Amino acid sequence: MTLPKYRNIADDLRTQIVTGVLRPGDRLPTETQLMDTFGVSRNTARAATAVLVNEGLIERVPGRSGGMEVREQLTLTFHASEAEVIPGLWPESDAWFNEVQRQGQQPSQDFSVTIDTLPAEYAERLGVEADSSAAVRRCVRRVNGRPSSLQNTWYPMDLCQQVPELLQPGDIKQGTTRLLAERGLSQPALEDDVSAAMPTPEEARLLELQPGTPVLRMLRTGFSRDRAVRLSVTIFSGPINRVLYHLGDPEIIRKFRSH
Amino acid sequence: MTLPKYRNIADDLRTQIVTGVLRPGDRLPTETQLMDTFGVSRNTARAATAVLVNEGLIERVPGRSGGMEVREQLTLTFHASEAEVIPGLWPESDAWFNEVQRQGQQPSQDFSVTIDTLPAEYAERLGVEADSSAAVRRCVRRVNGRPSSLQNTWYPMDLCQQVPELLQPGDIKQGTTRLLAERGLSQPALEDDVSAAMPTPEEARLLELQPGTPVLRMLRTGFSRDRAVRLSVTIFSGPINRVLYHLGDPEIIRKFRSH
DNA sequence: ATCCATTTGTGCGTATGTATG
DNA sequence: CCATACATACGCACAAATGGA
Repeated sequence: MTLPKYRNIADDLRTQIVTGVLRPGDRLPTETQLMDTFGVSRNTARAATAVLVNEGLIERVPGRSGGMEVREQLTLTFHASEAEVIPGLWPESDAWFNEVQRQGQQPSQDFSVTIDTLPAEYAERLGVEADSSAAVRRCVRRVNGRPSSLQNTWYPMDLCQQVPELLQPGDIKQGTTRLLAERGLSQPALEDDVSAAMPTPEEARLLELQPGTPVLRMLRTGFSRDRAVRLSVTIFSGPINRVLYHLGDPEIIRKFRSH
Repeated sequence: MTLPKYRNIADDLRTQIVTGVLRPGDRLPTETQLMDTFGVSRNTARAATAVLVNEGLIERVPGRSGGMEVREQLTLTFHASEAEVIPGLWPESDAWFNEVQRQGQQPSQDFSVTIDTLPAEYAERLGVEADSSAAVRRCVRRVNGRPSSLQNTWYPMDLCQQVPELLQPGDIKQGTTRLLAERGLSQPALEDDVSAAMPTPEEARLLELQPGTPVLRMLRTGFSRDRAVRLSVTIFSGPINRVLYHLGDPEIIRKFRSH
């Protein structure tokens, strides 16, 4: 009894979820039912379920036939060491788009382009002066209509004069990586910086995240032989995305993993 | 205006933190001060600060001279595509230990070994039968005395007969990767599976995480030429760790990045 | 379209416990 | 022992969302 009540209730409910007594899509008892069965006030019942919301295990739905629902945990895989790396692996369109289709889901994305001042951290990664400007291609990526990830790609301004298509707001059919390669700016080396974080309010809004849902933040710097070409900042909705890397001899992996 | 009070207060405080008005180590106003300055009840003040705790921005400290403190955001980098991959890169000891020392911090780790039944998901990754058993080397990794990450590495049982040292509970000086290589089980290929998640209660306890702090979960499968040799499950305390991958031509990266 | 019932969302006041200096 | 600050818990009220009668 050293643990507070709300933690005990949270533990109880969590056990039911991870052992499969409650399955994705199932409803938890309503707050009033929890009050009765555990003999606590509504605030305490809410504190308990708030823990599970923060862990991404349940989702709250207001309204008459609402309630608290065990969340779906479907995952989408991003093959980080194949996409954009192996030239000619896919015939056209950009890497992410292909990935999603290959996994049998419906991708869609909205683009917009702005010209912004590079934050110091980003400028350093691109090897340009801080406060210099860059074109930013922003997109919200959806899978089956639901937001799945955000990507903002920063291109140094001088590069945009070389490749003015980067400034056009719409989609670029062959994908920007391929477009740049056609202009002599292929990217034979990439650096990925991956970390977990809580979303900013803006990110949470765009990704339609429940409070307490973490995100995976990936900063990918693309290098041509002579310079850093672009910096892509991708925010993956945490629990439903994973990033896969294959290192070393690709033949060996192919032997044991079928994609 | 349409936003609830506690969100407005949270936004206000968050702005002060991200703009640097409040710097890491600084104290927020106490709950009673927040009640006064924003004219709300204590519950509302707590709801507001709870948002920031969930975002990993602040830490609550009880006691006389406690309060709510803006968290340090120092990050530790794990070079995923160098550690354990480039043979002979470091003279001895295991990959993580070297990484931390190279970044000027004090690493330490506690080991324990158990024999457990492989969960279905892990068994599949190792290409062995579900419910077969495996040796698990568990460790808590600390940086300057504070827990930084957890790592559980699973070795199929038949492998342990080949390399019985794996079952010894203490540290293995040259590192397990090197030990296995000495027995003809080098790992020329690795697969990493990276995602963001909220910690289980056990993980939160071991890593001494504040409620609401996300983690980075990395599953690394190591392959010899003939089989999957091991599965390492690493839980990085989210906000203070990042994982770095270098893909493609390493010469190019070296030109632009100094480590 | 209206009203009602149910369920979660926000907010207040209060009381008591626990940790720390 | 006390003062301060956060931690837990109760009870209450009203708002907002949703679906059915």
